[in-house]
Amino acid sequence: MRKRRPTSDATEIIHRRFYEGRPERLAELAEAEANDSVARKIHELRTGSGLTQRELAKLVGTTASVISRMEDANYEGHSLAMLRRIARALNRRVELRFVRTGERKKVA
Amino acid sequence: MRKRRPTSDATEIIHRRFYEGRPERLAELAEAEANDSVARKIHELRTGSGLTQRELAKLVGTTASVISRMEDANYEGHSLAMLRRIARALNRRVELRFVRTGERKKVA
DNA sequence: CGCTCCTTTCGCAATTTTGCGAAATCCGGT
DNA sequence: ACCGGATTTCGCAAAATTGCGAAAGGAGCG
Repeated sequence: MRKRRPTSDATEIIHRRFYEGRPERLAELAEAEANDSVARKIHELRTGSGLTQRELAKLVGTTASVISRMEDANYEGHSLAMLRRIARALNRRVELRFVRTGERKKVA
Repeated sequence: MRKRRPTSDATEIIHRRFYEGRPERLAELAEAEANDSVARKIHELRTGSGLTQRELAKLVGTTASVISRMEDANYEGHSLAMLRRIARALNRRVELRFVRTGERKKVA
């Protein structure tokens, strides 16, 4: 792969400009994406169950501001304990996996 | 499934005696198993990579006693941040999933 | 036994996360 | 524009996790 295909995807352009070939930044990016992913999962889990933050908070045994904080993509302080509390309140369990990086891109 | 098959599996017997039909205890059990699972995964990941606790600790940027603590099945204080540090040191990434409980048993 | 390396346990300080209420912001619906 | 309800942000105290060295426990080996 020598030459790049043109793209109009902003995310892609930004990626090329700031991260490509910069290991340190790539690590930060991975971190950021991971947090974003957790935040989003919690958000989806909650809204998918038709609950407001306050309602979920009550089920979990905390307050709405705490839930809001966990749904914030920039929050990095997730603990397994808290994630499990949320999971349990929604009849889920937390499953954890260590997957090899540099894996071939999945088909889907 | 009306009647039980006899068993000689100690774990199974203990399970029947202390947990079966006791929701509260079952919650504790789930918790304990989850922690055990995380501890074991870390242990397997490390030994699978042929590393001692001290070596992994160095890669992660901490000390052996910390690694030992994380591989202790009774330890409950895992944070996503620490799990990610370990994952990264071993070229993995942490994947998190909230799976419905009471799910049909998987074939494999 | 003595030696070495690995792992576990202990204590405490340092850092980080959680708890939580108040106030600000956002967002429809009327 | 006004009114709730929902979400976000702010600030601290309380609680929990991490950092880390020292000491104790094992296991293997000559």
